[in-house]
Amino acid sequence: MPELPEVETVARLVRPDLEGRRVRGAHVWWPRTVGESGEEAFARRVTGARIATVGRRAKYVVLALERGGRPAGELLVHLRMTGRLHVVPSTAEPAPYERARLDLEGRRALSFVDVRKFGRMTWVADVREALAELGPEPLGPEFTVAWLRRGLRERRRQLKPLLLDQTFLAGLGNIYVDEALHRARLHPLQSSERVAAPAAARLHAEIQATLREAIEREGSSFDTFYRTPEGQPGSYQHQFRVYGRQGQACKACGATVVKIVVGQRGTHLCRRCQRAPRRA
DNA sequence: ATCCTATCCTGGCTGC
DNA sequence: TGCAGCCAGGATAGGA
Repeated sequence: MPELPEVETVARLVRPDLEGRRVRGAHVWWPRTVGESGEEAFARRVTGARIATVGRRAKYVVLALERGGRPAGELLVHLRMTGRLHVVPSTAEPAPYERARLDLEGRRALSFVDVRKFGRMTWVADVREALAELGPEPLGPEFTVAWLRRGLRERRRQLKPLLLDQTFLAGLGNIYVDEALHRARLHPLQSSERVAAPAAARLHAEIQATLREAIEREGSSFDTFYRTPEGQPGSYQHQFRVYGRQGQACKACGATVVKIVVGQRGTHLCRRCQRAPRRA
């Protein structure tokens, strides 16, 4: 499932092919992909604009548009579970499950493929306003030990749902939350306000280390899902300590990794490394 | 404030 | 082998 490291990988890979290129037009095969205002409005917003920069915020790929050198809104791409972005030759036939495409100058096109149709590629006038509700970037300057300790104490939520909440901290998903909690030796059901200062510091360090290592390995790939735009799978899935490893030995202590459900999400943990809270 | 459930979707897996 | 039914899962809305 594309989370921060996968989205960062996608942004880095498509950036060289997109920055500076003008959008010549748009094709939409699944209208909901481009949002509420509809396919024609979407095409009007992007056609003729130049892609100035390609960035990432949380799990969004952000394409900043310009017209005549002046800002002209942004394209926000959210891959959700199965979305993929590829730069393809403009002559390429529509791929299976291709939901939208931007034709670019230079005989290229940006193709958005999404089996489950949950992903979105929408135009917004102001990215800061559109994403104002998001919490800080886990690898950004706002995310400090002090900020995390305070944030945990101010809320009274189970750690896992809290870390998945994009308005609290933006970019983590099911995989990296499980990995970071295991590395920090914290139980996903632990109540946030009861996390002691040393544990909060551990959690901060392990969130950052997990994400940095995953970006280094170009994210995680499995099944027929996420691939880098070049078709290469990332390799971080081989580093998983608990995610998807139920029934196997914990890499830290040898106990058996178990899978439970927390907040409707499959959750992987080692009961020996991650001690259960007293009140669960 | 927090939690719970349903919704969006489809391919792949399970079990009969 | 065939097929119905369930599951995964990010984000969000609405109800408890």
